[in-house]
Amino acid sequence: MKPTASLNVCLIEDHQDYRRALQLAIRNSSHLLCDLSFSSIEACLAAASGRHVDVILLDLGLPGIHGVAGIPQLREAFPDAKILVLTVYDHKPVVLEALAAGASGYLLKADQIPTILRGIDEVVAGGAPLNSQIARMILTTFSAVRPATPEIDLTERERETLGLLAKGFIKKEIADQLGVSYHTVDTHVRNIYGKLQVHNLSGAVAKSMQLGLI
Amino acid sequence: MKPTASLNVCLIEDHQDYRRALQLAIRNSSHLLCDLSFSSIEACLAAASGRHVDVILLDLGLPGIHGVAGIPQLREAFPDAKILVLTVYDHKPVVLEALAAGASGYLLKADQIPTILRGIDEVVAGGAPLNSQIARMILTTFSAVRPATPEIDLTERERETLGLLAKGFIKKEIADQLGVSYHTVDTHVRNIYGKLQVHNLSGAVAKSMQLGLI
DNA sequence: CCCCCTGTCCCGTGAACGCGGGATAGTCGG
DNA sequence: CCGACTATCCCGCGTTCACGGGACAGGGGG
Repeated sequence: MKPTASLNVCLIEDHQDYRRALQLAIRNSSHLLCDLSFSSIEACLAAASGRHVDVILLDLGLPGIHGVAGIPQLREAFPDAKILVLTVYDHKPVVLEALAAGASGYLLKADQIPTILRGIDEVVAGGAPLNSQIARMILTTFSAVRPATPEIDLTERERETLGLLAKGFIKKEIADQLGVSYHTVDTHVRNIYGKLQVHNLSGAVAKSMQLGLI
Repeated sequence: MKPTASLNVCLIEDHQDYRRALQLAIRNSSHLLCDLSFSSIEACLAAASGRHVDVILLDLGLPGIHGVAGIPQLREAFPDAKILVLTVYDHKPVVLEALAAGASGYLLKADQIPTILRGIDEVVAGGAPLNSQIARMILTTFSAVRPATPEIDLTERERETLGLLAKGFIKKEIADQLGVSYHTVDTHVRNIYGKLQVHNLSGAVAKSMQLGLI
């Protein structure tokens, strides 16, 4: 699960002691590099634009641009970098705004250093490392919104088919991948239409994604 | 952050080897107890009802009652226990159902033992330990966050077209609604394909929903 | 035991789609 | 003013889709 090449980590954190401790810990990891460390977003943008960065560890309570407002700017300056928030703020609006602005993970300074290092790897691997208190907040926030789905159960084959359709494969390609004939895939799709009460592929894909089926 | 008293952990897992390894690891933690370990939900309900349990580590792929269906029953039998799912299933519907049914956390068997032990403490502390891939799935499902997207801007007409496609209308119907010819709609759609880098309707609808474009 | 239901598989046909090609009008900057 | 660009519009052909129709194996209930 460990990445093969070294990862460039950029630190933005105004508390010197904490920043240095973190930088030291990151440098002690064999696969992590941390040459870039700043005490404000402005300093980071000024000094590091154009540099290749894999992960930005971002504090939110900064002098100058506040972290949440800086996330879009960082994303523009470092389009390939994942932004991992690391802060003391655990208030819901801040968390939701940061994630909506494009943060890929949200850790708290209460988390231990190894957890943070693991978070760096997880975010690179496409995950969204969340402090468990933050995760609970998000779950409760959205559990209120989540509509009780009226139990649509697709068969395994139908789910598989739907997943491949959503990836943009056409029926013939799906038939080859599943090792069945085009007609079989076609029938699966038609059964899906019945269950989702739609009558074409666009509708099926849209509805299944809305319902969280795939 | 460590709990003061010992915590009772109950294991429900049908793979003997994994269950024993986990039980051993839990017992090696100074503050955790694990006297209760079962290979099915039925066995747990039959043998452990009335016992005090703090955390239930629950596998989902079980003989007999499937894990998700068993969550409400476990919650009734152990109203004070937190249920922490630990499974190999990472399919969205299963995850969402489990969490909606009342699981307080969701870990994968790919997670390491220390992560699981930490999850036990976190769930007791009121957190919701989530595997980071699961966390990402949840975030994207509720589209609170957009995955690092290199600025895809569709024209107003293209967005309109896409929205109607997602509702299941065919191109000709869309043409009528927008008051243009079929060919125009078709061209819009093709331009959308270019911008989203897909080559059919299913892919376009899926991608645009993922990106939160509609 | 047999029937029904479900999941899977197959064929053929007419309608819808994907795409190459081309055209017109409005906008913006040099 | 004119070229570059964008949004909109149109045609035709070959491919893919939607759907009516039919078949067969496995499981559950009468």
